[in-house]
Amino acid sequence: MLSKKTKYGLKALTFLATQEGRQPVSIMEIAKHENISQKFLESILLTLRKTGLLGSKKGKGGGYYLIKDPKDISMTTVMRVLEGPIAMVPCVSLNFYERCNDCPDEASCSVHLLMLQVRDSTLEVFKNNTLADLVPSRKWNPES
Amino acid sequence: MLSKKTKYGLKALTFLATQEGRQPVSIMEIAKHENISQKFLESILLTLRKTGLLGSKKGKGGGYYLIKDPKDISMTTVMRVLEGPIAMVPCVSLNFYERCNDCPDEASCSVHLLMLQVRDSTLEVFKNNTLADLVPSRKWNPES
DNA sequence: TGCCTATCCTATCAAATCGATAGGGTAATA
DNA sequence: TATTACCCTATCGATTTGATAGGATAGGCA
Repeated sequence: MLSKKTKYGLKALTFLATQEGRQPVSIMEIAKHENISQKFLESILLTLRKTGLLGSKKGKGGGYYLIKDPKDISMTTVMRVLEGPIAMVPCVSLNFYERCNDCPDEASCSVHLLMLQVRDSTLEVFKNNTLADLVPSRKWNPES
Repeated sequence: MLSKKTKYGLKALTFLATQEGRQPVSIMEIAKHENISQKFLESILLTLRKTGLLGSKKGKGGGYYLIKDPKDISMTTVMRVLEGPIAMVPCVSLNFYERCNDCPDEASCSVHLLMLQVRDSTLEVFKNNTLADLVPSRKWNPES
């Protein structure tokens, strides 16, 4: 199950991607537009900034903004930052590998074999999607 | 993250698939062979039986056994029974669909769009794998 | 300078889930 | 009839999740 953290993070990023220019957007504005708890969103945006996906500006007129072009932001990166490991099992994870203590041999483990395929196919999807691909339509009516 | 329930269930099914004939295998035997908590495994096997994936026999010499041929048991079925929805978000689930209360329009939702692709690719993997495919070293069939 | 604004940061909390365990009931077999 | 092994329910500690509170800090502006 996708966590709300990831869900909200993706929505926030997408919303920022629709903004013309790189004008900072306040937490409150994003939260209202996406129907997200403001305080919860605050912590999410904070981690996105810390991992270099967002920039921020304090004080009046401040907020968050994208640092890079949406088409240069891979879903692989975003998902790893927000959701953590892409693999469903640590023993098939590329970035968060961990051995199973109950499994004597990975090579002959049925779970390992199956989850390896799932990881690869999921990774393929994330590799083929950038933030730009998630933005519905460029000429979007902001008033709807 | 894959639950241990699913992990153990898959291992148990795989183990049963390696058994010649359809002789019942006791919970204890499976638990020992796969390093699984016996009591926890018990509840898992129970749900597998209730959903028609396993048969059981009581009394001395009893245990669990596969009802169908491993190659006729699709991972799609197994995963839905053990893990639940394959989709990461209810709004893209085929069998457990549920609307998002915070999302005004699915068609223009970035999360929806991305998770739809993930669901399809994951489903593709499960469709292409039967229990027979997970059994490690039976005389392997080069095709498929 | 002094005030407003909005990010920054830490702590806390209720609810849900997970993995595991306990303990007895019931049916089948020898 | 005694033993075996599945059947079923209840509970429990630990962890995670989603959300909230409250203040610290720094930038903008008059």
